[in-house]
Amino acid sequence: MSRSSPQAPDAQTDALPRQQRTYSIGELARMFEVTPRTIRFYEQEGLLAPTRQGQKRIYREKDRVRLKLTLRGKRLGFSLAEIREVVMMYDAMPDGNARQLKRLLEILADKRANLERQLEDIRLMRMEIDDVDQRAREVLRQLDQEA
Amino acid sequence: MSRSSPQAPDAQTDALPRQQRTYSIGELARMFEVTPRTIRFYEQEGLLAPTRQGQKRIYREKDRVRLKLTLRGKRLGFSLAEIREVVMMYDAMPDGNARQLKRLLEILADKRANLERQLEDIRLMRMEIDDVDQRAREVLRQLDQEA
DNA sequence: CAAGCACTTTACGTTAACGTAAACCTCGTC
DNA sequence: GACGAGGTTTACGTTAACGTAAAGTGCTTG
Repeated sequence: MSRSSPQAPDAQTDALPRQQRTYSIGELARMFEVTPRTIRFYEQEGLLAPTRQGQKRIYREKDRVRLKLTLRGKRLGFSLAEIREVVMMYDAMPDGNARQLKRLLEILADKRANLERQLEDIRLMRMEIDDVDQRAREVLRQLDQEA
Repeated sequence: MSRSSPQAPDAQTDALPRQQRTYSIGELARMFEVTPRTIRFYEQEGLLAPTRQGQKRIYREKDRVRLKLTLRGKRLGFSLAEIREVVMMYDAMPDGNARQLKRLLEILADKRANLERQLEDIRLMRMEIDDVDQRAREVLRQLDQEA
């Protein structure tokens, strides 16, 4: 929508190796269908750390990925705190001491277990939905015949 | 814990065909590891409809199943409103008019789509977790060798 | 009959995750 | 130079999903 002018150099157009591209908050917001407010909030919660150009926030590829992961986590019902737990430790990894790393492994195992349970939950809920669907269609057929 | 006395007939012990068993709010709470408050709240939100014996709530098998489904939905990140949407329409099905039923089918398709996306999200997140796990272990090995 | 459970209602409190509004800067452009 | 489109900060508002506390009811048990 409103993509009228032949060249609208949103920031950089493209043709950049993606690793060097930068994004404005509005661009990111549109890409992921969230509001700028949400993105600022995630920063405040320590999930994003854009640099500044003057007072404007500049987002790099890394931030974009983090945002993507965060939103994915949210769709799976994780809290921002949980997501931060993983994301931040991931960053602290390279120079991580052993205790931190072991803690990270624990958290990961935890998340994994969580995901497995979700898989099972999905499987069950699918079956139930299929069942309800089936019944609904049958009742509908009945109604159609009566008419 | 505190299962000392030889026979503690919580309500009915067992041996009942399950369809006739009834539960107190405390029993259900323990079974699903939630508080009674939560169960009362779900009733208030129209997700449960226990009968009464005097002023005490009596839950039947149907209510237990509903609670189970509700909690499963919650683990998958659905809101109580979304859950109610399905659960209530399911109950309204037998005498459902055609429009209601078609609406129900829509909702079901919607939920299904949601689940599919979650499956994909889980797949991706798994891969990322595995990746982080891998890296963490490597760093740990390094540290062990240095020591 | 007092004490102790398990249950009840009523009502106010709390947390997470933003929404919304106001007031201000800073460009490019008409 | 006014203005509109985007960005900024600050701050208060809102919603969902319960937690928590107070005060009362009813049974059965030492």
